[in-house]
Amino acid sequence: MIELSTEQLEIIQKMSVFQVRAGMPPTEARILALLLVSDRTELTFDEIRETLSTSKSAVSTALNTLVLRNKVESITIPGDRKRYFKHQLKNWNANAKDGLEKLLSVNQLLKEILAVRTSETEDFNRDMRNVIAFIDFMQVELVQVFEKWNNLQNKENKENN
Amino acid sequence: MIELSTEQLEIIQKMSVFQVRAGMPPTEARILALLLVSDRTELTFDEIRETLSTSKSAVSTALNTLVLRNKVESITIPGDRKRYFKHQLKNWNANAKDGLEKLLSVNQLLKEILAVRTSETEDFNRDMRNVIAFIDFMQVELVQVFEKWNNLQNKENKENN
DNA sequence: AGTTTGGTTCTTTTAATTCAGAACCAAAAG
DNA sequence: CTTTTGGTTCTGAATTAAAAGAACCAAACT
Repeated sequence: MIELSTEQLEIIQKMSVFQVRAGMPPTEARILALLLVSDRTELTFDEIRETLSTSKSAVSTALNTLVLRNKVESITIPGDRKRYFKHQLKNWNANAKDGLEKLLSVNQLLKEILAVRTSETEDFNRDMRNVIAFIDFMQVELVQVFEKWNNLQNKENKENN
Repeated sequence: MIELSTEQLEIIQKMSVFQVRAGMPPTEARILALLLVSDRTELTFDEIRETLSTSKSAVSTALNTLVLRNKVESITIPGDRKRYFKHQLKNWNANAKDGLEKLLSVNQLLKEILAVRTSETEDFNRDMRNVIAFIDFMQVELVQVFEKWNNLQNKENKENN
């Protein structure tokens, strides 16, 4: 059982509300938030269960999907039977990229729609071509933004060697 | 009642599945998709209801939230009591920006968490500062990308005058 | 004034998520 | 080989979200 300050509890609350609004199931959200605020960054299954006072089944399924989605990593220490769970901060970047790309993939469908549309509605079709062009543009630009970030990181690393 | 080809029906299906996965309620998603594929771009309440064969109440609430969220505009033609509903393609850009900004607003919470974290876990905290820096970076870059797009649009408009 | 049209709002029903509790299971320990 | 540990999996049960149906209402038409 992890001891948490009032502040820590409040943040878990706020953070999980935020994530639930974004579509994440409550238990997953609370586990992620706990792993972000907890003083120890690697918690066992039972520590999580006790601290959040939920059932084993809920924790089990939530952790498994979190691991599957690369939000959490599970660590095993040799000679210790329990698994330890840790927030995958390192993957935030990549997850964000994947998420954005999924959002932008709607463009495929928009192009299909445009191909099927009557040519009678020229104004509407122009607007649609414009949306499509915008999303294509975003796709290219986002790749560049991610590259730019990676370059900045590499530079920083070199400087610190 | 709007007549739809098999192709149009299939696209409505695919598009609404896509949007529902992204968290949109089914009726809203199907209305939006219908307004994208339909040969007429402005449909009445009853045309939508009949074509999607759902209840008045479902259509009413869905349309109202879509209008509220600037996804659909409602047009009234003088001398015609019905309202006509049209997909707000023009707002796609702005809606995308709002959506992204909401996503990035998680950074506020991450900063709060970092402020409360123990200093014992230096590796973890560094990763967290890195995520925060990344989101801050994205925020700045996204604004620039949107500006760049607007500039491109303005240029094009001038050229076409 | 009465009726029809074009919806809205409230209540009920249905369906889908989410969680808990118990049974279960494999690996390790005794 | 029996027991304990560290979970997983399989039912329900409870909550929540979505849709239907019916009652309602205001504006326009007769």
